[in-house]
Amino acid sequence: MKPTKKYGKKIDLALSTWLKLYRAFNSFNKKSNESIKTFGLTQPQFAVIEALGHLGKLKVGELCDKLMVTGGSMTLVLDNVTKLGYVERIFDNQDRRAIYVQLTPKGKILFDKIFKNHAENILKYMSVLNQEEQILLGELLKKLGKSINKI
Amino acid sequence: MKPTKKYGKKIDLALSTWLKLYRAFNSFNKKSNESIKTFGLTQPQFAVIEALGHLGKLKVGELCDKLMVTGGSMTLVLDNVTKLGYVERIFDNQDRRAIYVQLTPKGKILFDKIFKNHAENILKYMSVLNQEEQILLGELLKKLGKSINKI
DNA sequence: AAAAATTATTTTGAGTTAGTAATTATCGAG
DNA sequence: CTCGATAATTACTAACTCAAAATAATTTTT
Repeated sequence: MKPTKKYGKKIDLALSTWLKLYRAFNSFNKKSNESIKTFGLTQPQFAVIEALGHLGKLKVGELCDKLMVTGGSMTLVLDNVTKLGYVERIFDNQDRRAIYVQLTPKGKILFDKIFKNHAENILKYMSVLNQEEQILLGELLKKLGKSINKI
Repeated sequence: MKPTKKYGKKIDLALSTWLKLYRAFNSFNKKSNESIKTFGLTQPQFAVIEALGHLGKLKVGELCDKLMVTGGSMTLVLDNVTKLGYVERIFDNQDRRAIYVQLTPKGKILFDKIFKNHAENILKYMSVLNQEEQILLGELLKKLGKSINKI
């Protein structure tokens, strides 16, 4: 990841900026994973619970799209969080092919606990930047993220 | 990930900034994975080749530290990239417990090709921001990344 | 110099995730 | 009502993860 060779000024600046993005993300993500583990969850399991916590009832296929995994993988992850008692499948009478997935009461409690913790951590980490800096950073990142998706 | 609930202004700003960081990183990472796949590599395999390409000969343990995985995982990943012919283990006469790992000529060729491609992509994606914006973004991210590591 | 502790890596075992392809069940259009 | 598309599961293969035990070499202690 470290750009030791010189590829030209513009490329070097781009690489170095990407490296900082990578590191900032990774440092945060590592911290995030620590708390996920203490709740006895894996990353994909956490991602499912987070998505359902924020977005409510979703179809299996919608979850696949959100989390960008195939159906075969999702079925297994759902089986695992279902075994843990956090999630349940409910059947749709409108379209009996579809299966909705939602948090159980136990799952909701976990989500609130995890996400509260998560939010507090984010605030703690973000607080090295003042509000103007956060807004500026957000704008730059948004511009960047959007452009990548267009390519 | 989407902060639908209100937790207070400061937390909301922090969450929304983190969300943008997450999305920008993820969009890029997704693109990055696409090219990794076209070279027939997995992410951990790519990470090994990238580390060796940039840093040269490393001990197995040093690689573990860099990539933050345990020795057991690393042994398997190294076995796989060795089978592919990109990496070789070499033994150290100073300390015969230690094993160094380095790219083979075939591995070096692959690295150059991958990293050139990688660098070009990064430049392409970063170019929506002008140089001043990239520098500013880099500074904010660096400040952020550093602070997290201290916690 | 022998014994004990530490270091470096591999081996083993159990579990999760990922993708692909085939299968089952349902839906919707003609 | 049948055919093609859609939704999810099942079955299979492969890779990665960690933890704990095993092996081997080095360093420290006595």
